[in-house]
Amino acid sequence: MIPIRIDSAWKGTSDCRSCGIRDMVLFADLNEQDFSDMHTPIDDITFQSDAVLYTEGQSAQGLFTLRKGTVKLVRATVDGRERIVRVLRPGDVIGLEALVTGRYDSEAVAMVEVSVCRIPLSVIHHLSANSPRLHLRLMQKWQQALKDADDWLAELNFGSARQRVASLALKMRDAEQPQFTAFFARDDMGAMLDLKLETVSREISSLIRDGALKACDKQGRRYEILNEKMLLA
Amino acid sequence: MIPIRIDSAWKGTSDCRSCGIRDMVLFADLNEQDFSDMHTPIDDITFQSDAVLYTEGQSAQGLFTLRKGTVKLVRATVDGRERIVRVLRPGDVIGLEALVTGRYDSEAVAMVEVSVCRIPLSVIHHLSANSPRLHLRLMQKWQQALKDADDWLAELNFGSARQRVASLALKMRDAEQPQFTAFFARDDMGAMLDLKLETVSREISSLIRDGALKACDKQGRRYEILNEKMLLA
DNA sequence: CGAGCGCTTGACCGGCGTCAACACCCGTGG
DNA sequence: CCACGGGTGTTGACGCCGGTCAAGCGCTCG
Repeated sequence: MIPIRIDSAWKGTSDCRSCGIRDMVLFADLNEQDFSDMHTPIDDITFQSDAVLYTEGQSAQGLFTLRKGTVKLVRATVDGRERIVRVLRPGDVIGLEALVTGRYDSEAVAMVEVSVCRIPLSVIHHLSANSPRLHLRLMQKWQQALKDADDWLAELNFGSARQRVASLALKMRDAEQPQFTAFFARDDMGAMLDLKLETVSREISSLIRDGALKACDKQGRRYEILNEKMLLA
Repeated sequence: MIPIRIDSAWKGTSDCRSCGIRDMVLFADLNEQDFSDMHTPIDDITFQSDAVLYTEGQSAQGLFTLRKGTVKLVRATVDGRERIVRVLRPGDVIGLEALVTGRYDSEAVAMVEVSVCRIPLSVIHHLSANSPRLHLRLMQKWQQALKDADDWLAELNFGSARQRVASLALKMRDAEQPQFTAFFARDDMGAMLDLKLETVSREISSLIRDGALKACDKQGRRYEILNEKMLLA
């Protein structure tokens, strides 16, 4: 049985066959045979904002598929500060590395209220040996994670403060409504871009003054993109 | 047949069974059955310094195992500059992403004279479906690549110029003689650390003045680590 | 021996970090 | 309903780190 944390809640076991986002996830291509080979239940869990899914170096029993919300992967640096190495979105797998090492390489923290399903390592190990369909999906998830990591480095952590904030705005565009983009707490954004929170705030204000962005709420989380070209430059 | 580039040379086909670094590579655990299932030859190729193994977006016929030397993975940024996202060392796989997408996500460039073996995608596809031994190794290579990418971001691209140069010195320590470390051309180091080459040069000089490093050659490539604690701080 | 390339060093300036004050939102409790 | 307080975002002043431009040096190779 998994330990239910104070800040997480078990919502029952999933029926993956009828998963709403099944086409995005690891189990997309599984057939009836694969599902019937699965003897351990997949748990459906929610975490509230700022809850820790796991910590750096913790030994792992399973991995997670993110169904709703965003999760940040955090690493401690040598000098004790925090560095956000990536932000995961629905459909992404959280803690893939546990499949190989049995441990998590970073800390995973919910950035908003988050819904995940937890897949025991044993299920993946069994299926990946017996189902070429899962095997293929698994490789796709590895590839996506590696590409995300490289993109994060090449696009977000390069150039002036203004360039970095603009790149983040473009990366965090809403999938359905691409004229809108989602920001985070200013210190989180700083930890993503290697900037101080004051600098982040200043650059956002500057982009608004220049007519590239417009604030949609009072909390500084949602913005409208008015001038995409200005953000690309 | 693979196109032999001007700056590369075909050195024959490999007999993987007797590979000198076999315990490090993808084929480490293959058995006689696996090898006899392999109907396409593995080519042994050398590239001279600065040769391009493949370019960003190029369609891929195979992937490479690095046997000797170092290879940089380079991406073009939006503003046209170059960013080095990672440096690969012997035992690493070059171009893993091609397995999934059939294209390379970045450009791979030899930093010194390099020896690789080229494995056709068809061989991997066939074996990974039929050999759980390769499947496991493949996952380990994915995991290592992802960890390297995250490390690169969290350790090398964070903090002051001095911290970055010091972190690079520690990361590039010689495996056999850990008191020595290998640097690169100053503009390459700049593209790795997001610093200008003048700043890199200044910080190295400063670390030498402070007694943390000592130059071993006149070209600025090999240094001795005199004070490890100073580099960690 | 000279040309050229890469590394180093210097002077100067601008961008970002630091410290601080202030504004605003929101939850709490009177 | 309003007063209060903490948390978070914004803005300002100032100093330093690192970028820019330029000169000089020392290899290496023709």
